[in-house]
Amino acid sequence: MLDLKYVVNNIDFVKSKTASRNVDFDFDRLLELDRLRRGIIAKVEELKKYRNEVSKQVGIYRKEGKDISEISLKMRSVSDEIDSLDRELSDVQSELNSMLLTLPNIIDDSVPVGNDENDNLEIQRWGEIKDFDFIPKPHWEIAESLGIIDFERGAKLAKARFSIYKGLGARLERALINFMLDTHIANGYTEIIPPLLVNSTTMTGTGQLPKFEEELFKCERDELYLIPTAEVPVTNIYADEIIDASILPVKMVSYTPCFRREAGSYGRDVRGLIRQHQFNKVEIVKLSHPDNSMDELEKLTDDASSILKKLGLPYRIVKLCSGDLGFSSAITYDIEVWLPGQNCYREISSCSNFKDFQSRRAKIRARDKDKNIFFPHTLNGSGLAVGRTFLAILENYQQADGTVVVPEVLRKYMDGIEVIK
RNA sequence: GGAGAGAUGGCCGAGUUGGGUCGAAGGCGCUCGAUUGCUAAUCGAGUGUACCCUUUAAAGGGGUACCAAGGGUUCAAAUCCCUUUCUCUCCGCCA
Repeated sequence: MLDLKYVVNNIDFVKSKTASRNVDFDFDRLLELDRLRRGIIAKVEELKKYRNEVSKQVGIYRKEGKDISEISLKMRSVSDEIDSLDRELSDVQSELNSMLLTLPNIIDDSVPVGNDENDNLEIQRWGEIKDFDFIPKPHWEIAESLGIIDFERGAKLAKARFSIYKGLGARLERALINFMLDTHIANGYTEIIPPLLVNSTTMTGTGQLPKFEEELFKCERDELYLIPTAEVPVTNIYADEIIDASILPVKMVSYTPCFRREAGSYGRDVRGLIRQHQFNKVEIVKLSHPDNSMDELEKLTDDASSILKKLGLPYRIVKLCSGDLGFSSAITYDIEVWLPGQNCYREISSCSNFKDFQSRRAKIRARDKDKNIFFPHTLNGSGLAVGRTFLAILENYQQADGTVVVPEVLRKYMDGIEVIK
């Protein structure tokens, strides 16, 4: 959420930034509501001041035994007026608020302007793309023939886009999770195991609600949502609090399953593990002082990509353009891993700086030595999407006979197994 | 799931019987100052958040709201009534 005062005072700037996302927004209505709001507040607060003064006086009169029926009658109408103004105010405020909640973050100046993913800017490539002396298969073929993933029975148990990891498949997935967690913990991140179901306030804090409700699995009976990423519970840990600025930067890492409805992507990535309703992810989250959040983003992106380096998986980093940027993000680097089976790069991590957009929504504040209160910047990135890392290993480490070599760093997590066969 | 108790400022804890001068006693903590070889102790002052108005570089000043959340009664609610949430105790069930 943007600061209303900031929007009002910098309306042209905010308008142009919002336009570069290709987002329509009724700024005139917003300004009108703000004018209304201030007008009502001025009126109603003056009346309340008057009422408070009189009520105080009434207390004294009553002790003195004076008749207060006339004052009571008069003040009743004042209170009625206050009531109706309060109602008006809350209407205006709730409309204003719901508008603000659907206004996307201001994109950072360094973000290239563009319409869609084709305008994203590649800024780095790492690793050598292997030259196979056979035609590399897509991971779903490898996985099925090795018997380590069962897509059909997964769909039987739940529905399409759910699958079963089996035997060394499950083992490899678990090895990846532990390898990633251990690596990040060694880099100073604190491990978190959060709730996997959260309430709507928490979902609103990070920006999933109100705009993207159709993307979430919801437990109606209990008014709880399954998390689409650990970002949601972990970022909100300090929601509605004022933390001591000396603990910044807060660095957290969390492995969780993630749940996404994937509404609107029915035809896409129907095969394989790329787009599942349930998948595992290790997420890294930071709360940073605003002054160095951009440096923290660079470090966070390094921390995420270091996993791919250690696994020996080729990747590139792209900077998302304005039109491709997520709703809450000010700047995002996508890390894309090379998939020889599909002959393309696919997103495996998304590292973003949300600046004060989420902290303002979630009311995460910090207080420095001089007692100044400010909104810390929030950042996060996948470190990494485990399912996609799994399939990247299958495709990059496949051999002509259909077996898959286990990357060196994972072997100690797999009882020394060198090849999945 | 059944029965009962509770929720007050960073923390502890009064106030709720009998509504009024209560942003809220007292203590602890913290900050600043004094004293002091250092530390400790002692003494003094200060110490919530959000928003509105004013002034504005900032500070300052004036005001409104907030005693779990929402609603109601009343001239007036921390205090009375209703609903919800959460916590604790006992019973039942359970990984």
